[in-house]
Amino acid sequence: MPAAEDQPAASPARSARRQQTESAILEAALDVFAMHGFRGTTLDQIAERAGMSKPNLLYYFPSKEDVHARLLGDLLDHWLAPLRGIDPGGEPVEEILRYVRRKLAMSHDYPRESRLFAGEIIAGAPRISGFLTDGLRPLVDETVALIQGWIAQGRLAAVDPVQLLFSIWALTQHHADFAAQIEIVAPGDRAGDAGAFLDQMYRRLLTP
Amino acid sequence: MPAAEDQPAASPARSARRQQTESAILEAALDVFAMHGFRGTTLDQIAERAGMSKPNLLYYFPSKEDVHARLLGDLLDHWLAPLRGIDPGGEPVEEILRYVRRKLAMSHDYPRESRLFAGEIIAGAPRISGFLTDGLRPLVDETVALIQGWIAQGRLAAVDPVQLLFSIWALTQHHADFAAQIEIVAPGDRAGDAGAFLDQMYRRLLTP
DNA sequence: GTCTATAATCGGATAGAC
DNA sequence: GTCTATCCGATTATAGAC
Repeated sequence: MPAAEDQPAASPARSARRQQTESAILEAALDVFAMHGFRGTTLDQIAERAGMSKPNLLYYFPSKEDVHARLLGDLLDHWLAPLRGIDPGGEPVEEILRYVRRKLAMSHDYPRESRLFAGEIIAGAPRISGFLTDGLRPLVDETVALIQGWIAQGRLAAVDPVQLLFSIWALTQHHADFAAQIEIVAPGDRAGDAGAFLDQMYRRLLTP
Repeated sequence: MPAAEDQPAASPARSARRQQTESAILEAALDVFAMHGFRGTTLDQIAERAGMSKPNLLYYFPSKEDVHARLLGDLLDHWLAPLRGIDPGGEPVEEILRYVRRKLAMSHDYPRESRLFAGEIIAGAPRISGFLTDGLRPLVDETVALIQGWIAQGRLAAVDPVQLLFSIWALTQHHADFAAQIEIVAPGDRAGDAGAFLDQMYRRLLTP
């Protein structure tokens, strides 16, 4: 198959250039979608921020829906990693604290992705209900069972496991989703403060 | 002044009817604005949900902006009440717990208002930065000072007061803002669970 | 690959009849 | 007060030149 063999090697420059342009578009689109949601975002805004014309943007992505779907897909691929990283063989309190830290780090490093997710949920999760049902929920069920086991063994204080997970999501994502409010009420970098507070809070709550 | 005296009494039915229609519009608008934000919402959606034509809606409110401003104004009028309700003369731990309960009750009873607020913050708080700066921030400063005093007196465990307030906002509003996710991951009414969990969490954190 | 021009539709707001 | 008809700018997407 000479044709198929040539394809990747024949145009490495073009492929790299294409990927670069796509990245620029996705970067710009993430800014706007995260702020205004799918319906509140216009292709003009994305194109201007990406430094190109609207028709040119549509040369790389067939439609507005496609740009959004790509961002959401990339995001969801990484969304569950911290929860999956809880080690059933580890020390319970430390495993939960490690999860909290990883989740907080994700919110700190990818605030726009967090806001994109939040906006989808607030809008009723029309595009990610499948992910929530098939991806998140089974993993939550699994983790809840794990935590219940730890509690039964007396290695973790008796707390509602479902509410525990909700609280971790709320507390970590808040710093990304409500950044605009935080910046006004208490300006300055409070990432360290948040980490220390959550560590203190969950240690007191969970230590048997 | 017979004219001015007549005005209110002369058309009580018309005024009542007008208020009723306005309420129907605001009710419908809250549904849509809370889900899709200002830019993602159309007057057609609001009008249809309110059971009237778009021009008729615009007879009651001059513009889309006015409908939104009215909802936001009504919301912000009540937003700070729970925080203002903290009694400096009360027992510290119980006062904080009472604040948490009131805030949670507000999220439970007015979830759309919570989502409207969240959407504004995610969008960069373009329409409520004045409220955050002039209304919320001074009250936060005041409350932080109060909490620091309680801690200095040894009546409250040593925690970061700013982070404490952020955590309360995050945990209580989460149940309204992320209701769609909660409903999928753990269906059913968990209002009681949430209240018990928060009570347990903050009691352990704050008891000296 | 990138652009200008444009089609087709949507959305906020107005005019004017009833 | 409520409606139909309509204006007009905004928005998604396409056509076609370069």
